[in-house]
Amino acid sequence: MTERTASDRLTVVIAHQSEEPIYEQIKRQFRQSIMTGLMQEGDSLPSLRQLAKELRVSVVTINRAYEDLEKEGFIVTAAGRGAFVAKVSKESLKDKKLKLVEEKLMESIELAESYGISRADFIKMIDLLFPRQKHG
Amino acid sequence: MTERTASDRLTVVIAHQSEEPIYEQIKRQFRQSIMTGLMQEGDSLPSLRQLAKELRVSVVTINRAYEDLEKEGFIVTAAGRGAFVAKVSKESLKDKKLKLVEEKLMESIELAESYGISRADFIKMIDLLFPRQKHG
Amino acid sequence: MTERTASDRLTVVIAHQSEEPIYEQIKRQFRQSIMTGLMQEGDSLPSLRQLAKELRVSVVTINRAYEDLEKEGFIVTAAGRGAFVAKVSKESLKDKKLKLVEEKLMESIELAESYGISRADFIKMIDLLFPRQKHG
Amino acid sequence: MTERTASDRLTVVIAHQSEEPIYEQIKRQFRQSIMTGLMQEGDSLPSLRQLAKELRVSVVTINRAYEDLEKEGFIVTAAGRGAFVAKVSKESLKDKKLKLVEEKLMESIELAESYGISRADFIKMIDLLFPRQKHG
DNA sequence: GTGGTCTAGACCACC
DNA sequence: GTGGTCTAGACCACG
Repeated sequence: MTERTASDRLTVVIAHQSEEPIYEQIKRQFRQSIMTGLMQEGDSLPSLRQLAKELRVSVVTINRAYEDLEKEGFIVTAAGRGAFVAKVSKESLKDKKLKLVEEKLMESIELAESYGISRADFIKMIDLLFPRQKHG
Repeated sequence: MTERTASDRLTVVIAHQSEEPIYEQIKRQFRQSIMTGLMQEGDSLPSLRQLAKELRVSVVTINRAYEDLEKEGFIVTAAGRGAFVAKVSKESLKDKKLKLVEEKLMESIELAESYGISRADFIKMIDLLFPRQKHG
Repeated sequence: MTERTASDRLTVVIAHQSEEPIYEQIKRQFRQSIMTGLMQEGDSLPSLRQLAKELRVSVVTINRAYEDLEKEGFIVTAAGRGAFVAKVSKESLKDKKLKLVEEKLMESIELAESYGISRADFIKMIDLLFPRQKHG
Repeated sequence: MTERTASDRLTVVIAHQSEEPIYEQIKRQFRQSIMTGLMQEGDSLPSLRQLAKELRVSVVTINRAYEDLEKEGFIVTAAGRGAFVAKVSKESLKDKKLKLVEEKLMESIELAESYGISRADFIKMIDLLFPRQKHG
């Protein structure tokens, strides 16, 4: 094999009883793996059938996830060859991360504001909720 | 009229194309109104049929929203008389608010962590995003 | 019925033997109808099952077409209500049209250039191929 | 070597992620080279195995491309000797070029018509898009 | 072997 | 009734 394969490090987990559609769970986990650098440009993704078998879901479900990820620019698929992590510039990657976190954060800020929770109290909440880095 | 009615101030808005179910949109907006004090104990809610007509949705949908709000303790319904904002202690109200904000906030913290965004950078984001109070 | 329905004017045609996937044929024809103004904002599209039955294809195939059209911003779908032509500003509509035609045209220009066909000869071809408007 | 070989000037490029099949990409690029005169009658094409190695694709894929090109009359293959550019009369060559450009052009004309873009506006687009010849 | 497309039939929440 | 999701099994072109 001349290509890195993600199979070893890869652990996709499915919750069948979740509200979140299975294909969304898969998309989210691959996105995460790529954005955290766990999977890198050129790495191969599991084949449709292989992953479908592993996760015990339909091939169509995996296909849908891969298709969406390709449209989002995270992977490229080549018929007859497989699916691979696409090239994403580090710049745009960092932008994507910050944008996603900002969006989520903005939701909670808006909620806090509508409830009349003060800036200071809100920051205090973070102080309690956000874990401090561990020291070596 | 011997009862305060919320109809004047009340503006429920429906987005048919949203993913959020219509009855959830309605519930959320009433909850918000009650928690922010816009609607207060004893205020009457619009009748099922009136609101259904206004929002151009089915009576069944409004009924489902009212039923849920009653189960959550935000309103009480009296057959033949209508629905009214229930008594909610200030204590439990504040608890509910904090809990909701905490939940939302926790989501963004988890996201930030998974992307390796530091505590300091996260707090900086809030500094930028959370508007400062206006001076008198 | 308070909503315009597209059923009367609507004629989607499927070529099963074509190379173009069925869902692409459907997408293309609806896009066309919307961009030419045949279908307008708020008009309802046929229901998944109804159109599937009419065209004798699977519901999934129609669903895929509608999904894609929604992502492209041509229609909005609301679970339990149906699919409707989305609001598209006349400005952006004209931009879309011009952009699409420009893209196609650019392909033929590039081909002509690589074959050493002159500007003048190319324009002559259009003179022959593009039908003149009929006179009243 | 007694025969001109195209290997030096030749640069076939493969896009694995393209929708266009690899063998079609190869065919298209050889056709182009022959029609533009870059490759001429009698020039040798790379051997199956050599090109397959260079492009990192299967020999079967290259073979299919060469077979098709032979059917189209662009090359001749001689078992054990290799593949060579065939004799193509200037007349038939020019015809082929014009036919290909016409086909592409017709597509954009049909698109423009369906969008109600006028003859005049279409010709204006070409005026803008088709680069003028450079002056000596 | 691979991905791309399609089918028929099913279940769900929502209206 | 509606759209949204999922399944199992199939055929195709491509490598």
